Amino acid sequence: MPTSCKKELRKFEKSLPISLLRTREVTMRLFKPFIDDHDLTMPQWRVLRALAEDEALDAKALAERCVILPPSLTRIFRGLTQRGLIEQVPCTDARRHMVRLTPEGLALFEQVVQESEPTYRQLADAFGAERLDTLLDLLNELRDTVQQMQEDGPVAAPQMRKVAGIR
Amino acid sequence: MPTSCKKELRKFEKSLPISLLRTREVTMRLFKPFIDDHDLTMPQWRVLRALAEDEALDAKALAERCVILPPSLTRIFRGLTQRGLIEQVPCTDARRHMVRLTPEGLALFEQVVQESEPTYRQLADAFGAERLDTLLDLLNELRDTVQQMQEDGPVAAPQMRKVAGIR
DNA sequence: TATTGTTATACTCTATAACTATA
DNA sequence: TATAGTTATAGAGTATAACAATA
Repeated sequence: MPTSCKKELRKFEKSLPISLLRTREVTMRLFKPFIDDHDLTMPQWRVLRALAEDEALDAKALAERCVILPPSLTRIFRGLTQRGLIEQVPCTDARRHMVRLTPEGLALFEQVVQESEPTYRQLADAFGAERLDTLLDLLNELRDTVQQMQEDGPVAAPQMRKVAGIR
Repeated sequence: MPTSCKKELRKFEKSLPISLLRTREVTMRLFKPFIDDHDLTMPQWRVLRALAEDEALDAKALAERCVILPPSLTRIFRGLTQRGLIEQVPCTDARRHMVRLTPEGLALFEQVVQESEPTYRQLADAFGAERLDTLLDLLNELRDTVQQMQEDGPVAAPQMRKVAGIR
């Protein structure tokens, strides 16, 4: 490698969005085969996982938790429903599209969890369970911090511009 | 919210790929306006950023660092070249597509960095510069750990299946 | 009138495979 | 023969806007 400089390289590693992306990429690659084996996409898996923990959720909650935009979620609902993995739940508010796992969906979820557990344990051993925990806490706390910043209103310029609708 | 359980919710927060995704999502949303304002996509920005630090890189190195697949990179090269932000560099190995920033590309990079700096400082203040540093270190170390695991060869089943070409 | 979700649309990225050119 | 990159192609996600139904 010709023109690389240690100090400069460090800057790239110090970019938060890029570090998050790259770490997610390798981590995902580690677990993706388990998802692939059951012909699920990652967003589909996130939906199953969220539903496995909360029984029933509406589109809005799922969109936020799984980081999926409403139009994508509509398609994902269709796919998972056709495969009999989720089903709609009647809701007092008829606007809401509430769904839950079917028994088949729950079984599939549990199978994937079981199959991937050895790999997760292997990762925890290699990295250190305690450090992994610290990392997860920091990630979730950073998320809260940034969300707060965004709620508190834009102090810097570009957010304002975005709100103003320029672009 | 009806059927949520604190203990179960925690499990969702303890999923590494999902925490990485959600944290990246809010973080990216914080900085994306600065990129949007210059009509850049996030992958394009990552390429500019990598080149700003290494002068000249080939497609392979950029693909790995920026987490972009070769076909996407080909298109990104086209776009950035047309806009005069990067240019090809002659290389002894004629197979390699080596590129570097043009003066215009460097100027754009520096402008974006300057514009987004206040927001980054705001984030560092709110979260704590030291904790941010710890988080970045943990992220990069986890990436190394996982990469090592993948190089050391698949101990668990699904990677083997993938290597075997089933699916 | 505000909210929830779907539809429509365009663009980009993801992912493979097949191909070309060079080493 | 192996490697680097491009092309081709299919599919999925990203992002907005417009719309329908309900509150």
